[in-house]
Parts: sequence; C-alpha cells; structure tokens
Amino acid sequence: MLRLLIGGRFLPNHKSNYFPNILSSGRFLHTQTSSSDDSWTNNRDLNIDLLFHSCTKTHLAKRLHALLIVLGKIQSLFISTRLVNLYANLGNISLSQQTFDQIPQKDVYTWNSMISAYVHNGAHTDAITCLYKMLTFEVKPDFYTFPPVIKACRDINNGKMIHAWISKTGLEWDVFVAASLVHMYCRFGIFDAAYGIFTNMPFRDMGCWNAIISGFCQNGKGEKALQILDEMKFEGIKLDSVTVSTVLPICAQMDDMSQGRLIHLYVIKHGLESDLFVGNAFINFYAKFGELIISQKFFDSLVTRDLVSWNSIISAYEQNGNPDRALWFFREMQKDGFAPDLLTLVSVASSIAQSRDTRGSKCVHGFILRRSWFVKDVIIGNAVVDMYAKLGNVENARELFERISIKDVVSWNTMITGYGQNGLASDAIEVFQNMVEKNFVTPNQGTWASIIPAYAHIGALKEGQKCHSNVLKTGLILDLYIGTCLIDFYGKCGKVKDAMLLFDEVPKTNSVPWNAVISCLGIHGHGETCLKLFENMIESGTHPDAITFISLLSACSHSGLIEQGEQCFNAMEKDYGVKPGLKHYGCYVDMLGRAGELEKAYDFIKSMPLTPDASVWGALLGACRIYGNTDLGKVVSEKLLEVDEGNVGYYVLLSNIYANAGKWEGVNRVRLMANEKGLKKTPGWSSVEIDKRMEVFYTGNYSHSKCEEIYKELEDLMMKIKVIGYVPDYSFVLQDVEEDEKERILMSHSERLAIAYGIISTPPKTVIRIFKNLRVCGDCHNATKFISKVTEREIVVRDSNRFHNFKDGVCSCGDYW
DNA sequence: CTAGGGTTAG
Repeated sequence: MLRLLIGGRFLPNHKSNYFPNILSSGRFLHTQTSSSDDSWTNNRDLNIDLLFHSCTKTHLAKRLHALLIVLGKIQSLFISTRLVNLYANLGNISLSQQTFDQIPQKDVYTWNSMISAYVHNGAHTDAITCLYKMLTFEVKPDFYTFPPVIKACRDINNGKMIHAWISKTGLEWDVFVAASLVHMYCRFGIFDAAYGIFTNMPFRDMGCWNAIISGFCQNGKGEKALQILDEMKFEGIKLDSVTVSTVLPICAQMDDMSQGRLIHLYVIKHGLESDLFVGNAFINFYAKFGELIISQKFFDSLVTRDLVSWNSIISAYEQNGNPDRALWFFREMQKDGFAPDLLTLVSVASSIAQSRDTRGSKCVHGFILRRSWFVKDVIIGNAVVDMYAKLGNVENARELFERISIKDVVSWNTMITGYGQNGLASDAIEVFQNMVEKNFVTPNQGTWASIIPAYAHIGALKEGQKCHSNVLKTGLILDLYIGTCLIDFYGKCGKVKDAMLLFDEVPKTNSVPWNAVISCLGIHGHGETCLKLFENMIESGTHPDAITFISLLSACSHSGLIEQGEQCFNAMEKDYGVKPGLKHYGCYVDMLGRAGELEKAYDFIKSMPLTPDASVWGALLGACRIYGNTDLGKVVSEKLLEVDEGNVGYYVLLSNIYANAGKWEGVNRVRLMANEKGLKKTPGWSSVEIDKRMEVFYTGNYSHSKCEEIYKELEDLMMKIKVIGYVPDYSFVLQDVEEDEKERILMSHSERLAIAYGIISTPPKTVIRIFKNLRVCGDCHNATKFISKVTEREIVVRDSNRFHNFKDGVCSCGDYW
C-alpha cells in the first residue's frame, strides 16, 4: 500500500483535489499483480526516466531504442512497454505498434499501453480490436483498461455492450471508469443515462463533475451544463482549471459575457490565471467579444505557451479585422520555435485574404501542399478556397475545390459564395445544382444564404421560390439572415408584395431586414413607402446604419424625392450619428443629377469634405447622359479618368453622350482612347427564365437554336407597335450608320431578343421576367412599353440599376430612371 | 511504464 502511494500511483500524479473520495472509492480493493517487477531491481544502472524524458523527437527515440537493444535491456517488459508509450506520445503509432508486436510475453500494462496509444492517436477501431486480442491471450482487463476503451467506442451499441461488461467486472463505479461512461453517454446524446450514472455515483471527484459538464457543453447542452455548474458551486466544490476551460467556450457561444467575467474574477482569486488551458480559453473568450486588449493580456501573462496559445492569439486578431497583427504573430511564433499546424494556417489564410495579399496566397497554398495537409482535413481546403475567392481568384478557388476529395457542406457553400461574391451568379448556380444532384451533402443555413442571392442576382424567380419552400421545410425561415436574403430576392424579382409579407414575418432584431426592405421598395420607385418604413424603423428602436441611408437616399433618388433626400442626408449625421461616406455622396449626386440639377450637383461635389471617387463622378456623368449635357460631360469624364482610368463603363457613357448629340468625332475619340488602354466594352447580356431554366442572350447573337423564330417575332412586333405609335430613337445607336441599319442594331439588343424569346416560349398572358447585366437601353425601354400593350403581357425587366415593371403600355418607373 | 474530464476551426 505504501509503495503504491509513494510510487506515484495516486498522490503525486493525481490531479484531483477531491481526495477523500478516492480513499473510499473501492480502488484499493484491487491489488495489482505485475509480472514486470524488474522495473526497480534490474534497471538501476540506467537513469531510465531521464533517458525517456529526453526523447522529444522520433529520431531520438529510435536511437534510444537501438541503444537499449545493444545493452540487452529490451527483454525487460518494463523497458519495452515504455518504448511503446514513448512512440505513441510522439505520435508515431506504427513504431509503437511494431515495438508492441515484438514483445513475446505481454502483461496487462503492455496491453493497456497499446490500447491507450491507439486511442490517443485516433485509431479507435484498432483499440477495440486490441482489447479483443488481449482477451484471447487471457489477460484480464483492469480499471486502467476501460477508460480508453470507452473513449474508443464509436457507436452506442458498442458502448452499451462495454458498459454491461464493465458492470460484471465490478469496476463500474471507479471514478475514472464512471467519468468515462458519463462522457460517453453525453457523446451519444443519451443525457438521461449520463446524468443517471452521475447522480448514482457513490463518490465523485473533480473529474466526474468535469466529465458531465464537458459532456453537456460539447453536445449542445450549454444551458444544462451551466445548471450543473451552479449545482457544483452549491455543493461547495471549487472549479478547477479543467472546469474553467470547459465552460468558457459555452459562455462565449451563448453570448454570456457577464458569466465569463465572473469566472475571470474567480480565476484571479484562485490563482488559476497562469494555467495554460485557462489562459488559452480566455484568449478565445475575450476575442469573441472583440476585447483584444484583454486577450493580449492573457497571452502576455502566460508563463509557458503552446501551439494553442499562438493559434488563439493569431485567430483573435484575424477574426477582429487586424490581419497584419495576426500575420506578425504568425512570424513571432515561428521565431519562438513553434511549428504551425493546420489550424494556424486556417487563420493565416483568412488573414492573407483580408490583407489582399495575392502573392502571400500562393505562399500559403504552397506551405500547405508541401505538408500534404489538404488530405488531412477538409477545413484547410475550405479555408484556402475561401481565401482565393475573397481575393477574386475564382479560377484557383475552383481548381482547389475540385481537388478536395471529400467535400463537406462548408466546401460547397464556400464555392457558391465565392462565385456569388465575384458576381458570377450562373457559376454559383451550377455548383449548387451539382451539389443537389450528387446528393452528397444536405444544404444548410449557409447554403441558402449563398444561393438565394445568386438567384436574386439573375432574377430566377422559380428557382428562388423552390429554395424558399425548401427553407420552409427545414424550419430555417425564422433565421434572420435567410429571411433577409429572401426579402432581397423577392424585391429583385419584382415581387414586392411577397417581400413585404416576408418582412412582416422575420424577426427584426437589427437594421439588416429593414435595410433589405427599404432597398427593395427603393428600386421599385416606392420612395414614399421607404420613408414611412424608415419612420417605423426608428419608432421600433432599431438604430439605422450606413447601409440604411444608402438605401434611403437611392430610394429618394429613384422616386425624385429631392427635398426628402436632402433632409435625410442632413439628418444622418446630426440625428443618427452616421457619418456620410463616399457612397452617400454618390447617391446624393445621383439624386440631384436625375432631377436635372446638374450645376447644383457639380457644386456639391466641389464642396465635399472627402475626395470624390469614381462612383461620385460617375453619378454626375450618368446625369449628363440623361440630359445630353456634353460640355459638363467632358469636364466630368476628365475628372473621372483621373481617379479611375481603367473602368470601361465611363468611356461607354461618354461616347453615349457624344453619340446622343450626334458628335461622332467625339464618339470615335473616346473609343480610340479606350482601345489604346486595351479596354474592351463589357458585353451586354440579358436572360429570361423559361421552364426554370435561364436562357442567356448576347447583343447581336445569331447562334441561338430558335434564332429565326426570334427575329421573325421581333419583326412582327415592330410592325404592330409602330402602328400604335412607336418611333425608334436612333440616338441610342452608337454607330454612325444608315437608318435601317440603326433599326436592325436596336432590334438585336440583348434585352429585346430575350423578350421575343419569352413571348414565343411561354403561354399567352404569362409574366415575362428579364434580367439585364447593364442598364436597359432607352429605346428598348420605350419599345417594351408598346410590346407590353400589344401582347397584353406584363414584362418585368431588372437592369443593373433598378427595376421596370411594364404593363399595358406604361412602366412602373414612370420613365424616370 | 498504463487510465477519465480541458483550450484553437472554414
């Protein structure tokens, strides 16, 4: 008995501070008989502990192994078992297993060591197999055997079987065994069984309390875990470092800052501050609330740091928008001799994306490739796909995405979002359809949040509605994020009523759904309703943000509500503390410009406190186009090309202005300038949804399978609408050609091809929905009004600027756009 | 020489 205690079996090694229970826990009923009694007698000539502890790398362990063979010590069961453990601790399970296999006569220590070696290295099946093998050698498992075995159980049947077996051996209430069982039942979600064992335990040590708390925490029962924590406090048991590091992530997850702060005070009082796990947990806890100074304090006060400490501080800065500092810590950790792991690189990849470092992205990719980490875990592949997509490099993102052999739902979501955020909605849809067809993974909240905006972008109403019904089925409809996506979607597809209905349903806990609905009504020209909603928003106590005012100002602009727009602009900083940014100035200029107040807009720009950027000058140039002001247009375009000479859109706009005024030499000059810079006009395209499929038309495209029918229909339509008063407006033709050629050019505009195709492909009187990637041409706008009248159809056209609803010869925009 | 409960994630 004395030797057991002095030998370190219970006293020095034991981490528990609940000692009295152990003495009475029944543990001493089991006497250990060891066949390897050679440990003290035969190996005194070597300082075994020192030798083993000095092996911190596999190659050192191998040298020690060789030395022990030479010295003839390998026959000692004690020595060879230690080698099994040593290799396992170094993470080299195959060497551990080899050493184990070469031992002829194994005792219970040896078997236990091998089983726990497997478990520690994640080889759960091997651990169970090893247990059965142990039985065939007629070695009886003891209470060292079971905890790792329980940990290795991957399914509930296996677990229950092992549990029954343990009951028969009478080891069920050993604190280690029982704690393992409690944790296992939690893992399988059988919380009643776990709690049952816990309450029936005759003796509990800290480990048991921690087992049930962590069991609840890790399996989505945070609230219940905190209840047990209270129970524990009530019984006067002190939290230890394990409890603290278990509970903190739950506090963060439940957004319970005050609970965490209380624990912080407790930790200071009980001197747990410098504990590695506790410190790491606090770094993460405070980082989640953006309290980086406190996170940094914890990091600084750590006496020893491990990989998790470094990863945590790097992720803290990365998650809070300070990628440079995150990358600085990444270099520091390496200087400090720590080799980055997979999780380090996840944060680093995101930091690189945030700091827009294209060269760095290649380094990160190479770094991971060299270590073959992509096969180790999807998470790192997903992180790098995300990094490339955020840097706008969708090709590399897609290539890597295809190389991920086992994709999870996040992989798909990342790729869909990546395409969507780079404006490639049709590619996003292709990936989504692939995901659904292959049926590999079930879409989740993130999937809907990435695909619905893509459908909104191209105006695919039917497909989006299908998503909506799927969202209803999965019960995610009350999710604020998805709700907002759907509001935006219906708005962009022209379904204002549906958008409003949804808006009534979603929880309005922050400004986001308000912004969505205001912007939706704005592009439909319901400026007055927007202002009303803004009032409601303020009344409901929701604080408006920068986006709110962008939506509001652009709504005023689209509806010609100059006075109200001015009021908004003046009130935003004064009354709501939102400082106007360049986008707000852009909206304001746009508003004045559309109303024809070109000089006022120009003066306004000159008086701006910020340096106007391309979007501000671009708004004014657009107004010059509407009002045919070539003189101001020339001045503005010069300013514009100073700030952004690479954007082809402005050249097009300027050449439009010249063409409109019939100044063809100006048109040619601008065209030449653009050509010299190597700029190509963005090809215009329009799409129409037929039978849930999107058909895309490019301007002057003659390769469509129904091409002849489309042009025939267009010619018929032209005749019909001319009869009721349509006159082609050739000012929208940018080429200096003959009149009938001009008519042909207008007729082959992509939006008109899409409309004609819609008419011949759908039953009479059904609504036709068109999406155009650029602004709709003025002549097409006029023609569409007449077409809606002669065909008795509602035609919905969304362009890059706003929304047009043509019905019975008029457009919802009132020709003001 | 062997055992339970702990911190980092796209």
